[in-house]
Amino acid sequence: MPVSNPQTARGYHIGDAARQSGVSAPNIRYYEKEKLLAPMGRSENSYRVYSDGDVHQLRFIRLCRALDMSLDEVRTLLGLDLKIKADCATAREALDGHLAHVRARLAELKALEKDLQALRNRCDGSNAHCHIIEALHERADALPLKAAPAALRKRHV
Amino acid sequence: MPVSNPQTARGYHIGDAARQSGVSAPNIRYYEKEKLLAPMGRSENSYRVYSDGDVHQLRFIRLCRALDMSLDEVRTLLGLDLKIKADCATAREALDGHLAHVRARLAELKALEKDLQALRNRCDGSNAHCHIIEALHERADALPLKAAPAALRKRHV
DNA sequence: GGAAACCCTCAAGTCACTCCAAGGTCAAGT
DNA sequence: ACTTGACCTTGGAGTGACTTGAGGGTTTCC
Repeated sequence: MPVSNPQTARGYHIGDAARQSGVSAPNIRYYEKEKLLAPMGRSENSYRVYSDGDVHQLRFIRLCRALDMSLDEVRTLLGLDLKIKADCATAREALDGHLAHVRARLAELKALEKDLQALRNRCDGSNAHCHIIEALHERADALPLKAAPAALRKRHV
Repeated sequence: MPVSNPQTARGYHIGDAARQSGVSAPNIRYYEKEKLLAPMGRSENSYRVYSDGDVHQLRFIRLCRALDMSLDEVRTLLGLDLKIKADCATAREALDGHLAHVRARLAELKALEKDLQALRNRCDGSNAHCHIIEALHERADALPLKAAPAALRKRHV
């Protein structure tokens, strides 16, 4: 039930906006609080009212999140005007930076997979016995102190 | 400066344990609070005292974290006895489950990289203009509502 | 005796949300 | 007229695996 006549400018309640954008209602409120959306207009009962443009913006944010960007990166992108050359450069930089993040994480995960697979293979499946726990402890003792694990635990990507 | 004579059983302060294990001192305290380590013995000044065994356990935890396991998974592994057959099966299961996580995330990231690369390629590098922002907005409108992005945002892997 | 380098505890911040409680509003059905 | 249920509102707490900070005590070196 759109708030006003579809003939004129549309206005949706938060549930409609959620359905049309794929972003949950609490999440939409969260984005507003985090200033990824301007504060919404309200109807008389103080319900938020969304336009088609707002819904588009929500979809845009959701796309960026699906591309695993941080809200900060999305905020940057949202402030850009595609007609301005400098903004275009900013967009390129943002994407390049993000791509680098993804690739680094990808490399890490590939190494991880290999490692885990090797560990898993030490168990032959026979009921005799497997050496997984043993191997884990051996490796703990052989772990280099500085090198490898420092790079983990990135918040996104 | 080990707390007691190296000839006998060693005892380290938290800073030594941190240096030997590669786990930061606050992080060690955190692990103790989270019961991945038993509560440490204290010296007279109430400083925590660590044994070589404790340092080994810290390294073990760090290895598991480097393999991107959750603290819950690590807790499981720490409770296992490598001489017990049932525990061995548990270790296998834990590793298999974790491997599946890693592989799923890997597949996602690969798709992501392709996607981002395609987006990035829309900018030809010439100063004329690029279409990244434009493309992002176009894609936002074409985004399917249900399918793709739901699977994102996993806490680990 | 004074400064650096340790150690302690407890609390709050991080990120991107989700969930909960307590309440107001609205349309449909009995 | 009343109830049911589906909405909407706000604010606050919880998640995971930490990190950072405040505010203080101790120990060691010069």
